[in-house]
Amino acid sequence: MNLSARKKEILRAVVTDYVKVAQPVGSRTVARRYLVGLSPATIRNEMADLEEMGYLIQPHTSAGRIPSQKGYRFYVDELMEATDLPEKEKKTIKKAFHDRKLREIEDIIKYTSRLLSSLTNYTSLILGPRLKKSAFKKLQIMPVDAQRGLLVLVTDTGFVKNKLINLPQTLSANELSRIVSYLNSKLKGLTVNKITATLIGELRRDLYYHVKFLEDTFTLLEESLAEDERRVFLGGTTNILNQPEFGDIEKVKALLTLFEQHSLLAALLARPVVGVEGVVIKIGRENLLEEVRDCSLVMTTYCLGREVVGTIGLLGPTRMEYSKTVAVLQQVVSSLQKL
Amino acid sequence: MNLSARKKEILRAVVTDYVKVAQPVGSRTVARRYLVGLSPATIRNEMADLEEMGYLIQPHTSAGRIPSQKGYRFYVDELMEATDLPEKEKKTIKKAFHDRKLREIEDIIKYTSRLLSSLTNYTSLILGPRLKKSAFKKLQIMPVDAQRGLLVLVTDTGFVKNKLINLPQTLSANELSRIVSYLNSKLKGLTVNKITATLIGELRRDLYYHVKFLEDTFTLLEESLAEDERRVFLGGTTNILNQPEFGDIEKVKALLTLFEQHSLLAALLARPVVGVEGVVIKIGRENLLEEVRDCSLVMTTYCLGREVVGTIGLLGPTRMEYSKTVAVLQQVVSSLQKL
DNA sequence: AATTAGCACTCTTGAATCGAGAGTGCTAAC
DNA sequence: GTTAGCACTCTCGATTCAAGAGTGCTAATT
Repeated sequence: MNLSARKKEILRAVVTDYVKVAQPVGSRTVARRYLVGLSPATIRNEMADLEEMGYLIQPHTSAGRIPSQKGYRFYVDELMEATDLPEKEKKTIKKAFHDRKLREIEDIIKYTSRLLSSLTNYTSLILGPRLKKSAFKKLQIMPVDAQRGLLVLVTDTGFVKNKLINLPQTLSANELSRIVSYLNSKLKGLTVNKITATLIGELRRDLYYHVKFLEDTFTLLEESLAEDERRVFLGGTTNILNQPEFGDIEKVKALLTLFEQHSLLAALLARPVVGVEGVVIKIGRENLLEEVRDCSLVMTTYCLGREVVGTIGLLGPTRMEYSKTVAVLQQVVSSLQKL
Repeated sequence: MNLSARKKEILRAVVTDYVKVAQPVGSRTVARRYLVGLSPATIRNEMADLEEMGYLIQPHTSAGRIPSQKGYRFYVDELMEATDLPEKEKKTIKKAFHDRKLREIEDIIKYTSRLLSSLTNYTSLILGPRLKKSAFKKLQIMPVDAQRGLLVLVTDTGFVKNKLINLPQTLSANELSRIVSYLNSKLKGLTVNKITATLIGELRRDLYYHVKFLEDTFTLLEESLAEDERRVFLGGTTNILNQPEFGDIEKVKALLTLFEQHSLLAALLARPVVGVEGVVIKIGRENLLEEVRDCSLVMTTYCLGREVVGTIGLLGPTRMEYSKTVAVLQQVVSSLQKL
């Protein structure tokens, strides 16, 4: 895959221009705006070569060319220069996180996703913290009325989960607090994925006397472990409507419907192999999900505390401002992690 | 506004047919399918009258007619017959609420909104419980680590709110529990809107010693009173994409953007004057919100416990199956309230 | 050997035209 | 009061057409 310097320049020009105006770019345009000094005819020959090699596509015989997915890939891998965000924008981001006193993890994430989508005009996707990797911190049961209590679960990452449970009327306040402190002592410091079925079974046995009430407790524990583990947060879902490639209702519908299927989104974001700069770019079909065939995903992992806890990404059309998107993402994630 | 019986029949026919096929209905269709025995010409004359009176509209000279908003209004007020849901569907609804063990109010509402939108193919909007009207039940502060605690607030409607707050290190466990029980005793049984600024000020004075830490507590209280009070839950936001009247991206964008502005939605749902059957129907411009000019809203209030706590509605195109929508809404709300 | 000017060719796009079809309004007959 | 008949209007889709953009190829130029 060795391209002459000139071919690279031309490919870059096509990508740059197409990203900007969303219309096939012809040889004249390239000659006039990007490679002054060369005639359209020369450019034409080169572009014909690039097309043959698979980097460019002609929508029809007599239109300009647009980058193929292979073209974008090459651009992203070899041609793209890192964007240095204007100081102003950097400050905005830093300040955004500073001004707010966000404490709970969920609020932080929601806020981040809004910020990302408004900065880029793409849709932001954030895969929430892996509960499994965070450590159990504290469990408390707080009586609410005669029959019910509120079970509260806190992890060291600031993740809070609560649920109303039934309490047997026969249970005295004393017994309750004994049970709670017993559970706390058993679970303390364990990461959530260490709280296995075995351990839960063991506890169940120890406390068999109160089994009925504990069922609810254990259910919550199990839910927290499984179902809720990979929560996905979205921001700016309507931004795609501004992209000219989504003038077709059917496409819009497909994407918006996808946005409601969080399990699919979670799969999309799962386990990116983070590269040099820490950012992974998935272009079009590289995404393995039919619905985002025409989209690209720019993503990275993020940490809260020391552990990698989740993935954070921006989804836009393949015709995306890759460099700027990467820069924004890096800046936001770095600010986020300083919290 | 007195219409002859025949005019009423014709208006009903036009509405019925247009709702079904989403295309202007002509005199022939009415004569053949709805008022057999009369000739198209007769129907034509009547339809011309109805148009002059403002109940029908002709999109262009040579198309059939469609109902105007006034036409829909008349239909809804005087012509529409109550739909009796098929037993099957009724059972589905009852079972849906029965099967689940939903305890927390938020889960119940979320589930209801999904149910409504999937039953009707419209978008469901639910205005959450008014915190102000619900009674304060319990407040608890649970230490999480050296610097932080989790403040949990429960109301009698099962509404739970929590927040991480900073605790001064100087505060002993004993003092903390004294403060908590003091606050509980002061606030117990009050409805939230009785917890006025005055009362909070009073408490602030009594506990001036711990002011710093209490600031957070009071902030949460105030937030719960104000900001979060009118939370809106949405279901089936993409359903509108299936309606032929939303083939235009601009319209879709306008609506979806509206769906993200919860304060506007809350205004839309606020304080409906509930009529005889308990259901209010707002057609098109009656809604006062530019974005839903072409939509109708079928809504009612709902109770949890004894008090009216919120509004629940279905938003669809003006060309809506009003009768069926009303029936579904009533059935769902009644099942919901039995919980 | 690489570049470029020139030119014929292809394809899209938007406007204009046309005919079919649907539905109307009006008139005159029933 | 109802209806048959008919001319008229308007939309919609297909077709045509010219303009414009861009190409590929050839031959001339550097």
